[in-house]
Amino acid sequence: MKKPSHRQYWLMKSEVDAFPFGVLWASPNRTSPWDGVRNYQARNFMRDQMKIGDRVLFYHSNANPSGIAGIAEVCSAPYPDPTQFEPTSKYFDPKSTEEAPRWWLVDVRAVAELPRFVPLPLLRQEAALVDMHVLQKGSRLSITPIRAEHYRCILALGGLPNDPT
DNA sequence: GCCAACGTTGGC
DNA sequence: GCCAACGTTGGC
Repeated sequence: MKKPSHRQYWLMKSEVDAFPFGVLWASPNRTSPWDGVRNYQARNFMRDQMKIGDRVLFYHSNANPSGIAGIAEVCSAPYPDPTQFEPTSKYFDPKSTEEAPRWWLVDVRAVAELPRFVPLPLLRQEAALVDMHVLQKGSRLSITPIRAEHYRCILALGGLPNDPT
């Protein structure tokens, strides 16, 4: 019987001016809650599919250029995003309740910075990556699953041909 | 800063 | 359930 592969791969977007990879790296335990996600599809990935140990490509959006800056990992079970309950937070959601939270998140830990930042134009150049969600026109989803072969390809582009993580 | 593409809201 | 209006995302 084939052994099930346990580790999944994800791409998670972060606006470079708000939360770049370096800020995650400098956080206590290199860990931060991935708060503020207010899209149901992205929430469902975190709440229903992510597992501790899953690998994450950390993507800088709204950057010059945008692209993949580092590797992170899922390091908690899903739990309700606390910012939805904080009236002063820009992520406050008055329709959410503690009994039935609407928004869920996981904690993410930085694993390694890529030796070479992988800019979006380089991703677009790679024939093997053409069907990646983030390369599709009009793509806005901030969390997307990544195929293992795409993950390895991107690590190689970033200077980690043998995935030491 | 522009604006195309997208997701959500709410009137009907 | 439809769909117009609106707000947001994110590349450029």
